[in-house]
Amino acid sequence: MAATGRTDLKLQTFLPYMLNNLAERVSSGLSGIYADEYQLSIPEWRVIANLAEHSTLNARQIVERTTMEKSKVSRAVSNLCERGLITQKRAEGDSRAKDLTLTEEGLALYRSIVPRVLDWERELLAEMSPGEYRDLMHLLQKLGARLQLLEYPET
Amino acid sequence: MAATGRTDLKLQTFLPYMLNNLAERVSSGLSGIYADEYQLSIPEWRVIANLAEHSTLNARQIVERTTMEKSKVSRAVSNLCERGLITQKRAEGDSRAKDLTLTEEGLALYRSIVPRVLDWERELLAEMSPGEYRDLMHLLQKLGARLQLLEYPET
DNA sequence: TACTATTAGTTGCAAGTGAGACTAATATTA
DNA sequence: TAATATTAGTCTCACTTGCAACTAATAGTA
Repeated sequence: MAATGRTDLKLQTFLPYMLNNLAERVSSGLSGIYADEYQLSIPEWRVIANLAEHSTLNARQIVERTTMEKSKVSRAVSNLCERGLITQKRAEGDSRAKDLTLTEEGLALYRSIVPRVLDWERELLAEMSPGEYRDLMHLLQKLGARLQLLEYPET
Repeated sequence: MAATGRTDLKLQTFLPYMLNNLAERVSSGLSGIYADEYQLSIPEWRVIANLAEHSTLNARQIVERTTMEKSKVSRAVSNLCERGLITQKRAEGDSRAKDLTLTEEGLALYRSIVPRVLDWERELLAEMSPGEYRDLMHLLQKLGARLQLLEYPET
C-alpha cells in the first residue's frame, strides 16, 4: 500500500534525501568525538564497536553487520592491529579467515568512548518523548527490513 | 527528556548507526538509477534536483540546501556545465556569484529521472501505512531540526 | 583423485573526497 | 576614502574510497 501518491519531487520530503542529510550530519557530529579525540576513523570505530559487542568476529562477519566494503574493513583492521587495539589470529578450521579480538587497550579505548557517544545520542534525542523514540526505532527498523527485501528479493 | 536511558551500547539500536546504514543502502539502491542509466554521480544529481525545484540558484545556495562541501558542489557544477545540462552566468549585482540554471536538456533529463526515482521510493515505502509514513516524516524532520540546533546553538 | 567453484582477505589503481589556501569581488569600518 | 574583513567560487594536495584483480584456502563434483 503506497504511502505517498505524488507525481513530482520535493527534495525536502523525499525520503532518501532526508535520510542522507540526517545521516551525514549525525555522522559528522559524532565523529567529532572519536576522530578528534581518539584518532579513530569511522570505519575503525565501527570495527571496534562490533568487536566489543561480539568479542570475536572475522572480517567477513563485520562486513555483514556493517554493510561496509570488505576492503574498507580490511584496511581498518590492519590499522587497528598496528596500533595494538585489536589482534588477529588465523581461525581454527579455516585458515583463510582471521579471528579478530579487541586487546585490553582496545577495550579500554572503547569503554572510554561509549559514554561520550551515548551522551551525544541523548542530546540528539533530548526532545523526543519515549513514545516518539519507540516509533522512530520501529519505523527505521521496518525500513531496514524492507530494504533487505528489495536488495535480496529471493530470500 | 531523554528517550533512552541506557548505559551500554547496542549498535543495532544506536540511532546514528541505524541512520547511516539505512542512508547508505538507500543511496546505493537509488543511485543505481541515475548513475548506471544516466551517468550522474550523486552530487550531480543533487545539483540538478535542486535547480529543478528552484530554477536559479548559485553554488552557495546549493551548499546550504544539501549540506554538501562547497568543493563537491563546485566540481559537480563544472561537470554539468561541460555536459551542457546546466548553464552559469555571473549574477547581476554580485559578480563573484554565478547563477545556475538547468538547460532544456538538463530539465528533460531531470523529467525522465523523476518518475523512476519516485517509483523506487514507492517501492521502498510499499509496506508503510499512510500514518506510519506521516510519523516517519515528522520524526525525521524533528531530528533534523534538533540537529540544526546542536550544530548552531546560538541561532 | 583432479577439476572447478567459492570464499576470506589483501592490494593496485583510478576516481572521488575534505580541508584549506587562494583569487577576485563585495561589505564594513574608521 | 583607505584599510580590513567577509564572501563566492576554484584549485591543490594528501587521503580515502570502490572496484576489480589477485592469492591462498576450502568446498563441491565427477
